[in-house]
Amino acid sequence: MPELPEVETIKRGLSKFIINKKLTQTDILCEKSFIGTPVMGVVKSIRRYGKALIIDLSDDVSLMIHLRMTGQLIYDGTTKRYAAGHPSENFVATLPNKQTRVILKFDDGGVLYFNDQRKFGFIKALPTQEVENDTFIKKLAPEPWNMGPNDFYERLMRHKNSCIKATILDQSVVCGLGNIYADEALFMSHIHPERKCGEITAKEAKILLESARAVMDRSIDSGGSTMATYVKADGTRGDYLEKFAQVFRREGKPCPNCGTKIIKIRVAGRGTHICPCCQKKEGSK
DNA sequence: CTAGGATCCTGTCAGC
DNA sequence: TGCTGACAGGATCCTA
Repeated sequence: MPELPEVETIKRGLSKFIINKKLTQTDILCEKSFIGTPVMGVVKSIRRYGKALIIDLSDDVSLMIHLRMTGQLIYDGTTKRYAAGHPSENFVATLPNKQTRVILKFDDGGVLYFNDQRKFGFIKALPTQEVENDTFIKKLAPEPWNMGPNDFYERLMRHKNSCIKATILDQSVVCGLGNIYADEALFMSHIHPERKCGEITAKEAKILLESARAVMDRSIDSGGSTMATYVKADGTRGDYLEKFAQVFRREGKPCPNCGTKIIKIRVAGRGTHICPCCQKKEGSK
């Protein structure tokens, strides 16, 4: 669920609160959600690899966090709360709650809650030097900003028979896109999600790459699609879906380009939103 | 090697 | 009201 912009938002927010704070206690409420042995130490840095967040502690240990579909990180300080991840009422709910899986406690009284309804996400403790050798991290392709259009096009051509949407969701092809930004980037590029990669032209690939950067840039600028704010009773959602999403979850509503009703289809096993007029299977010009 | 589908898990919502 | 199946902002594993 949380895609690259959301994780980047979490990274920026958390950095303000827990750098130089000491992690002193870990409460594991769900065994499946924590891999390895709990660790303690002072937070030295926070990094992000695609959708994975890394918290580096003193003594060369790190925590790797992946939110997968429904993970949330909610930091509760003594005076403020900062939350990002899967959008839900949990952002403002009493904590811990039914979906809280792991609780990290810091020496200044701050508490970081890891909530995850579906238990697909996890926190993993590992030596810092092993982070880059982690099988998930190792497989990640560069992010759209760090990849040239030719490189992107060549990567797509390695999957000629796969549909374009499935391919750009593959983190080993390009890293960071998830279901929302894949739909948005394809819409912005006027590319139908079911087209085979083999039919995509180099020019279209370049436009798609630029679109992916643009939709995620805009989301990061607005604090992620979910939410990143100091808690107020109302702000349970971020701005992106409401302000910027052109097609995602807008089925039945008019396309901002042409007014045609947006439809929802199924591609690569995922709900997919398109404008049937702007995104033709036959490609165009 | 690629491609497609099932699977992990809990909760919600539409349709009987 | 109560049940049932579909589906969900992700990634892996299994099969062909």
